[in-house]
Amino acid sequence: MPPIKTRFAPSPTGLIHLGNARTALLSALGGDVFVLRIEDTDLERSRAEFVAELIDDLRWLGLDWQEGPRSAEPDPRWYQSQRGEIYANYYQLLEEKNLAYPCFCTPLELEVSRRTQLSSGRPPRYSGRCAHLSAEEIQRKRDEGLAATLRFRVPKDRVVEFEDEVRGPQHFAGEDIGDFIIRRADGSPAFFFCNAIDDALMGITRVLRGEDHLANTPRQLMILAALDLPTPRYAHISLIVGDDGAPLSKRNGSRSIKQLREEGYFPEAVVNMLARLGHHYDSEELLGLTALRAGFDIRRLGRSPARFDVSHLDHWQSLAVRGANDDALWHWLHTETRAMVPAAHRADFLDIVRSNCLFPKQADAWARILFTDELELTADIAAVAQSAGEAFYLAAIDAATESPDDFAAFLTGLKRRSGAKGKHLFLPLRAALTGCLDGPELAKIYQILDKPRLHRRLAEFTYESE
RNA sequence: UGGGAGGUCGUCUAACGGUAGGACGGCGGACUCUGGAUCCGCUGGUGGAGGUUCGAGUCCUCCCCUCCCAGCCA
Repeated sequence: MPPIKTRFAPSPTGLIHLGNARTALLSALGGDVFVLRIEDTDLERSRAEFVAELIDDLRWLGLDWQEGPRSAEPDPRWYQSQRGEIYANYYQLLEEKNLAYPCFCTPLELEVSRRTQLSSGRPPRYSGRCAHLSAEEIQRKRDEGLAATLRFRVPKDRVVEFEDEVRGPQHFAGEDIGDFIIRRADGSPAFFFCNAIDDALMGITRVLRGEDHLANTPRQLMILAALDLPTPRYAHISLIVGDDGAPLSKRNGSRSIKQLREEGYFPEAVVNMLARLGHHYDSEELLGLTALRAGFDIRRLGRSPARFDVSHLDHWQSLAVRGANDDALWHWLHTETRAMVPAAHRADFLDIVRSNCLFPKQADAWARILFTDELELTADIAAVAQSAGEAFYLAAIDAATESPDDFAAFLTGLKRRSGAKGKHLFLPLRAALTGCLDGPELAKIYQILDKPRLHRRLAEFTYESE
């Protein structure tokens, strides 16, 4: 079997979000050769900085491409904005075959037409007003200085059929499709056109993309057929949706990869979550890219949309944090956090992080509690601490003095002196020492906490104030 | 409105036409001492109505709901 060539073809008009990232990931997993192409045809919205961000994001996720740009430096091999000459040839071919025609309708006219059709219960389609202008009319409009778009003349009598690798056999009737724009009035190529052309020219054999493109596919197949170019197999994957059931977007909770990275998510967590949305893996472990690739099977891709659920992401994050080695975890922490942790307690602290933290921010909070005097108790927490009474803390101080290095002995001493046990023993202690009602094992905290600091915190409750 | 795709526990995901299972969450228990640790358990679902069948999540019909395309966005 020849190698499968897939691609990811983002438009650099914003940051990569979860939905995009999943398309990129599945494309990378689903191809033997993976290509990155930059579709920067929208001159208004495309920005070089987004190309740089996107490359960073993909790299961070661990994706690699065998063909494609390594930098935001425009390159005619992969930047559509640099491929005008290539497209020009194909426009000319289409015009020569009378399969495309100039359209002088203005955006306003088109908008009005669309609304009129829609409000009268008809599907909005291009009217075909410019479909049959004579050469003279076209020339006259050009002489008047009118700018024209180029429209593809859809063969109305044709039925386009193809086999979608995810959704099975498809067929669309040409009569349901209006003539569409393949070149904007400013000369820039439109998506339907250059996207399909480049897939053909770059030898892409499998186009894996969101199902929002499914109904666009017949248009692209028509273009390719008209130009006698090879067609890829298409695989339209279901979209990730938000809580409202609508495709993920900024407004229903989608976050950019950059944002997730900044929050401290591990790429493994993001990748596992994304790969498992709409795809079943036998293993429930955190898998590396190699294992994800080995287990990937396009036939196992689900056809229904999957909802993004943060609790799933956080589950994978939890596994990633637990699985991280000391070095990786240490550098995952904020610089300020690292500065607080004494070298002697580094390993213990990292263990605490593994079982108690999902994000560096939380680790930072624990570092402050354990290694600084910034402890602040809320009224609720202070009340829990105070509920044990002054005698409890006097007993605790004695017990701690007696067994400074042995938590079990300290506990025994404290129980004997105060008579407290279970919740009534641990909760006040935890509250007084950490300012929290939950967290790492008290044994570890007792071990790590500087003795003078420990005594100070216990002493806080030896004078019950008014 | 036309065309297209989809609908299994709250969420993700399994089930040659043959016991609807797993994971996450939630809840509960255990850990002769805390819990956000750990271990264990429980909860809960085939959108609806018919039909075919010994047997239907799966096949057929009708209905309902959701999403996508119908952009000089991609």
